[in-house]
Amino acid sequence: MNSIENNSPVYLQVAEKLATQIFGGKFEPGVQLPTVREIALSERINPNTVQKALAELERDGLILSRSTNGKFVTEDVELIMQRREEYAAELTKSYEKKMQDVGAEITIPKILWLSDEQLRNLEKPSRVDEIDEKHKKEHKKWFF
Amino acid sequence: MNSIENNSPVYLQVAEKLATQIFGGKFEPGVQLPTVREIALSERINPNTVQKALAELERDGLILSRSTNGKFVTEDVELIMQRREEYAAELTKSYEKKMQDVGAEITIPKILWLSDEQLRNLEKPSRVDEIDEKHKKEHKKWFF
DNA sequence: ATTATTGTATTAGTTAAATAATACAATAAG
DNA sequence: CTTATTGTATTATTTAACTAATACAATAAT
Repeated sequence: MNSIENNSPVYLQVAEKLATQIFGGKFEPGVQLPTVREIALSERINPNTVQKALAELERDGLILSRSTNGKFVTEDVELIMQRREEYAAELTKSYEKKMQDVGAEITIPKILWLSDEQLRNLEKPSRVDEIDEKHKKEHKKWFF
Repeated sequence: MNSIENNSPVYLQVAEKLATQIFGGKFEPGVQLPTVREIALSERINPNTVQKALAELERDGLILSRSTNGKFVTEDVELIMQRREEYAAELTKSYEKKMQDVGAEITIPKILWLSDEQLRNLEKPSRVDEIDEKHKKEHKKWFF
């Protein structure tokens, strides 16, 4: 299984981490990223692995390489927003499918608030499963 | 990045797929699973890889091995439900965190219906982002 | 001009995953 | 009892990811 634990290659994990930081605004458009060697140190991985991760982001247009100067987040705010929306959409689609596949109910996330508009468009549920509280004790490790 | 595309080891992907089928009821409690060799054929992978995947599920208690007879889904319905809830909870937790990290709004999934009880407990949202429809054209490939 | 910083490339070696090819043990079926 | 089916184990090989150790090119800083 792979969805929960991070069993994917390290360079992809790093690429996703950095992309997330760009999407989330930790690295704003135009700013310089930590150097390859700095990232290698902080992530405790080989510089070559960092290079491979950053190559993915550069191929994607999220970062640019100004030779001998460093690597920078793109100034193209629209691109960043676009990529973020695509990424979030894929996350949502993937999440919904997995929950459907296992027959699990998607409960209301605590961080979700609905607009009046959205509330008006809601219909009654046909049936709602009881949440089995006694099945939430020891947190199992999911390797996948 | 790794969340969306499946870059994790094949044996974990197969283990998750089978677990999902057990959770979703495609393989009901007590029924026999396809043989190791059958799964290897249908998944187009090596029998050894299947063996490794099934070992994970057996270690987890979801399946049992009746030697020379085959491998069977556990009769323990409670265990299956428990594992399913844990798995779904982790999926949700992971999904919510990733969406928060990228600063994306969690919109109402189409498959979600709320109970009267849940609706009563809802509060008004402070603000709701407009969905940018023009950013949903070409579906980008997310390697992570 | 010199130096330090940064990205980039190269070569080699290690490790884990996956494949491939068999072999064997247990037992259900005949 | 014999046979076929199934799980399980073993050994070897291949491949991709990762590490390691350097080297070099470009340029900003001095």
